[in-house]
Amino acid sequence: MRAPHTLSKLPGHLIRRLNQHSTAVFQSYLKAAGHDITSVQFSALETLAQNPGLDQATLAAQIAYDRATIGGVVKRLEQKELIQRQHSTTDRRAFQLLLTDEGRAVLDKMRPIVASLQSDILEGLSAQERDVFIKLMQKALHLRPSDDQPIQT
Amino acid sequence: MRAPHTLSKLPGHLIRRLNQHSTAVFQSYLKAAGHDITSVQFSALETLAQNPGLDQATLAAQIAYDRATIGGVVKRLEQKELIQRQHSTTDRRAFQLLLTDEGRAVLDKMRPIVASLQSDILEGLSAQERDVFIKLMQKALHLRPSDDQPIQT
DNA sequence: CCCCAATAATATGTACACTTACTAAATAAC
DNA sequence: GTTATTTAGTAAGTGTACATATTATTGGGG
Repeated sequence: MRAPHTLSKLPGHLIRRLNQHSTAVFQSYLKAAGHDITSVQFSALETLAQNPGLDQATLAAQIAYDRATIGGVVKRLEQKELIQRQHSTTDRRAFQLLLTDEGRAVLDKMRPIVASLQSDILEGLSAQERDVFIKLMQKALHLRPSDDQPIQT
Repeated sequence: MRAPHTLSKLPGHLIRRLNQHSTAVFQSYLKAAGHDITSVQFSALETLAQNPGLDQATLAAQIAYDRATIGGVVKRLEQKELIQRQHSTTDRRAFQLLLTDEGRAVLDKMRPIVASLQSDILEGLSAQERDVFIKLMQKALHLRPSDDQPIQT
């Protein structure tokens, strides 16, 4: 007889484990290629490449990070000299975030790696299943594919 | 024209956001019902209810937690007096983990809440889509529904 | 023009998550 | 049966993630 209460049917539990797997795959690929960067840091970097000069709050909103969390992410990217912060000329509370030349170079090297590891995150699924899965995730999050287009500030 | 590199198509990014959403839903339901417990703590508690006397390492393996992380989770559950630790009689390195009466009572109250919030995590999907989604997650994780059955120690 | 609510960033505190390193104990190897 | 390897748990360090509070600044309303 099965136990009546089991975790492996619960979306919450499965999502957590999937996230765990996903970040592990990301780390192993990037580390193998000699990069010391997290998936969180990559997303921030990519978003800044597409939207140069964003401030931290807008960056956080773009990729659905917590406003308090983004501070640490930005600090680490700045310490690695992949981005630079400069005081906004129009709002003295805000910083403008820009990629450094190094940041652009590193990002160019990482992009194909990140693209290639995505299929490995879902290696248990066929190509068709992956498509369905991605569409279901987007729908569950109420996202349209256009939701992370560049924005104006 | 679309930006060539976008995040909302990447499984890794979508999974992270889904996990974020999932834990937020969990927290809000449990907090609203007056419980101060995380989804991680709930999973540990539920697993211990089904497998009384587990040691920390086996518990961690059961729910795919890190061995170093489980220590803190167990400590917090013990501080809340929901579980108790006692030295194993057969292995002096290990602790046996058991629910307290309070732990069982709290778990009984939380179960229906946790069951009800699962559909809210995927409220953007229809019932059929949820089924498909859950099956795809299980497949991606190489899980069978039987994978978290009670085990012997 | 001044007050005041909203906002950008930081600080603090709690809770994962995982790595590496360590101690102690169990077990396998010889 | 002593040694070598594994294993259980902890500790320290880094990196998210989020709630709450604080500071500086902005922009709107009277």
